[in-house]
Amino acid sequence: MGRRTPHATLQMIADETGVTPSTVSRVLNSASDASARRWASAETITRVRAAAASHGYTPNPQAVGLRTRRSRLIGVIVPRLQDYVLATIYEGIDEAATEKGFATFVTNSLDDPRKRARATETLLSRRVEGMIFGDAQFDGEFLQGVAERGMKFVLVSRRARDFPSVTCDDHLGGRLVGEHLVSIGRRDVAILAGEPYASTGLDRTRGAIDALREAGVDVPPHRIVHGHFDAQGGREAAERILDSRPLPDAIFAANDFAAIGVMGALRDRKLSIPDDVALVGYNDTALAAELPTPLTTVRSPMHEIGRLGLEMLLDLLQGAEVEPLRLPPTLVVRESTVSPEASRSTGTDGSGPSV
Amino acid sequence: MGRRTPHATLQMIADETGVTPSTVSRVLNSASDASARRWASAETITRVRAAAASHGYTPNPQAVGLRTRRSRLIGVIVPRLQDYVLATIYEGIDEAATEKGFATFVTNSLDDPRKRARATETLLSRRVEGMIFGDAQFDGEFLQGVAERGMKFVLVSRRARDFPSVTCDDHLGGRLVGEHLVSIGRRDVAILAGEPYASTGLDRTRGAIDALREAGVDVPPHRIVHGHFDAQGGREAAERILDSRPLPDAIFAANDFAAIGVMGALRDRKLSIPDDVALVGYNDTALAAELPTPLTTVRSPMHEIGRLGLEMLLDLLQGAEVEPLRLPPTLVVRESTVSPEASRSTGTDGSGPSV
DNA sequence: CAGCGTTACACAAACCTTTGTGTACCTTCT
DNA sequence: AGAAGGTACACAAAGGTTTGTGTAACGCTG
Repeated sequence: MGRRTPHATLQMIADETGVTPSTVSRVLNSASDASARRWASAETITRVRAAAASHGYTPNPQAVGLRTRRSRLIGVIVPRLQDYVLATIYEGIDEAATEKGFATFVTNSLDDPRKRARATETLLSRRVEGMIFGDAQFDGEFLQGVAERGMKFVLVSRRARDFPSVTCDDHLGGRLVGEHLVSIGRRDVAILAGEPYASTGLDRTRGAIDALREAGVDVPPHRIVHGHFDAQGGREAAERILDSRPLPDAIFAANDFAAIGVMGALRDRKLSIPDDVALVGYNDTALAAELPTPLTTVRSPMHEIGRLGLEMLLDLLQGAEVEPLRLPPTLVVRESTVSPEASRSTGTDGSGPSV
Repeated sequence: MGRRTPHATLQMIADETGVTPSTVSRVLNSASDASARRWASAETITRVRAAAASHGYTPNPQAVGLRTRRSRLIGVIVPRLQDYVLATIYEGIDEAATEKGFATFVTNSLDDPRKRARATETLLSRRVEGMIFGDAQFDGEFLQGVAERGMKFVLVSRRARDFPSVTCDDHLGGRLVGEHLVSIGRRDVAILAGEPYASTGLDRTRGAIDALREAGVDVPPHRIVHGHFDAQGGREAAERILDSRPLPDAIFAANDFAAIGVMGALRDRKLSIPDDVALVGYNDTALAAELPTPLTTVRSPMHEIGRLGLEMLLDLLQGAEVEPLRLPPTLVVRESTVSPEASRSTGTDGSGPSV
């Protein structure tokens, strides 16, 4: 283990064991003892392995990349890593990448087209083998350009056109919320739909509207408001809704952080949750269960989306055909829609998933 | 711009312009026209530049790295990217790195020594030029080993021993909280100190205790409880505090998310904020101002910590001597310690920084 | 016109791997 | 004994870049 900063090379090990670098390479790259025997005697194998281990040899990735023309590097672009949801998805990506022997570069685009383009160029210049976008715009125009340049990629979190993607089934998630709100007797639902260019908010909104319509509840356009998926965005959007009469009896914020902002706006107006207004979020963030008023929300498999996104990309790189993947969400009912007493009578404990 | 997947090489440009790759390299690597003239005629320079641009040439980083023995790669290890604070710091790191032409790898250690060690090995095998640790344990044992292997690094967020670090002046931050609590008449303060191995919580706690002691307020050991810096950890710690009598009249959660958990625990017990218990967080997370009860907290320059951390590392790589850096925090007073009426009478608006 | 200094390049080596091909030696068989 | 085949290697090239050194051609000076 006596390694110093200058890394060991095949040449050093070769000199030490009295063979050539090529033999060392073949021995070290053989998966099993048996396959190594194709290239060297049992005794040589042992000596080479020992020398490599004693130097803590690891192949120089730049030399390997140069020779094999493969970098084992993946580029990831997200709107913002500060966002819990994207951070969690990225954790899944990185975890899977590490397992598969890949490394990832991740950067924010802040949903700014110019930053996104610049970041993409930087990643291409770093010779990534594939990319994962968490910041897809629904129109998919930019992505079309990337595809035409022959770069393989998959989308996570948000989908666009028919590009390979791994997302939560947001339409279904929206439906679960709509059905739940109907089941607790709410008939006037306002929806915080998020950014108008993100499939997440659009699909969740559409799903809720569909479920409500089927139950005979109409959601007029003025009940749908767009804004950022964060606490401040949620507060602002909620204020716009609460400034007009009549007040809705439920608000579906298609994101937990936006829902927290809504909570603030409701408190400012002395409106109680859930008695005056029922509140539902989305994603089942770590915070949701611990808020002063625990938040009813939709659990989405964020970590899994990241993992599967990376695996899909690897399949793609192997030349496989892939289909967009939509993972099923679960509704988690808590006190922001069902008060503790009611919850007790229906047997929901307010912390675990249900339905 | 007619680029296809196979990237252009110096050789291609050389063939096209009728010179050798070495000339192309020197021309393209010259910062100015003037310095390029050292190597080629004005006309050649123009032709080479044009050819390079038309192919969208970018040097192959693996080949450059192999030749120059520099990777322009930095490794970053954080406890968890899901954590807003660390994600923000990492954003600062990445932003500065990109500006300086470096790229970063980032991974979670989850504060698990084995994961940390594995992640470090992986980064070393990727030939990073330096590392940034956001997950330093206060004892600094592991870091000592890294230093002995000759790898340069800087710490961010948490400090340890005398290793180069960029942190918030957490002791001062704690003092600000202690002084504030005294100024609003609180005399029995409980502190959520976070992990016992993280300098952040330790310093913040110590700072608060020092300020309180100077004002004649003693904080007995049973008022200090450790736990995770997240909502669930905060709730659990708060419950331990609130289960014993007498109740404290203030809680300082050395982290905003822990403070949110405390809010939940307080509500469960029908205790009001700030009348029964004043609550203070730390970091001035985006959420703090938007919570149902806006949270008094300490603003720490997280993004800046990341930026300066990277710059310090670059200095270190240049062979400079560096001193640990502690950036000053600011107290932000909101309704969780001062009710709106009181706040109005003292002229604090509850959103901006003060003191 | 010999000699010298510039200019504008070319040449070649090195960085570390991987991998196709060549080969000396040994064993075994006929 | 000679051929055939296997074993255990060595040799060399290539991948794209950077950089030290070599050099032909030219202009100028004395």
